[in-house]
Amino acid sequence: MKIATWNVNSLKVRLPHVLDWLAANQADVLCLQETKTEDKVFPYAELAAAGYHAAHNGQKTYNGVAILARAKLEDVRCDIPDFADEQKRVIAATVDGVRIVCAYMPNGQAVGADKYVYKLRWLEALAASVREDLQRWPQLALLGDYNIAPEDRDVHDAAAWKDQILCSEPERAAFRRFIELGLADAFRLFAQPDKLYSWWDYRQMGFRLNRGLRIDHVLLAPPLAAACRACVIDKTPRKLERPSDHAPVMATLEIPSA
DNA sequence: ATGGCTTGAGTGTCAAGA
Repeated sequence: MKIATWNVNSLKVRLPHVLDWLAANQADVLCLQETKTEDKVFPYAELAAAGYHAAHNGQKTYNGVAILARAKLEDVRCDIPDFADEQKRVIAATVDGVRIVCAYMPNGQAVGADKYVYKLRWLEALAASVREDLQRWPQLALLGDYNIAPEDRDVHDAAAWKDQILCSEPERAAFRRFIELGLADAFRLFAQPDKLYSWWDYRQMGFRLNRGLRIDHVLLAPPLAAACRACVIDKTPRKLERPSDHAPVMATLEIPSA
């Protein structure tokens, strides 16, 4: 079973890239962030034609998350339970017995800003809900755009980014809280090349110069971590015309898929 | 230099991203 996450920065613009990527990679599950679209115009038909069921939690202009899957999506749930939030950032579903939680975590704008306070509150609420979910679904995966680079080695220039947004210690502590719940960063289960990132700024030739951050992650509960055989960041779509600024991240699990 | 792209909104030019 192959499960992946990709911040597409507008599904309307990126649908051709998504369809091409699915055809090339045969993912069983793909979590999308920043669809930036409403449910009524979500491309269910195009995805169905490509062999994918879909569940979407969207809104106009900003945010928006979706889960695409070859198998049926069961127990679909939108948002964080008991957490008031206008922003559509979470959708979860069970696929082939695996609980998939797809999250677009807040950016935070700048350390100390109102949006930063919201980010930390939001991360706390998500962690509480994941803690609950793990009781019911031991086979859980939390995938998405975390907007957190967990360690200095996940940052192209750690000195420049020190204590900046996406890299600040409170954000990294929030990331570690998911690890403390028993989840494993699938990427770090394996030897990886240095300087491999999942996001690069559109400006200043960020991608060409590999000025990136690793902020998109696949976290796996123990039974899934034990079954994980690979985790890769695919830079291929970032080289296309009009790319998303993020690359997809995909983990391969040695469990049967439908 | 708080700049530099890209998107969505909407038809000016701004908010937001990371």
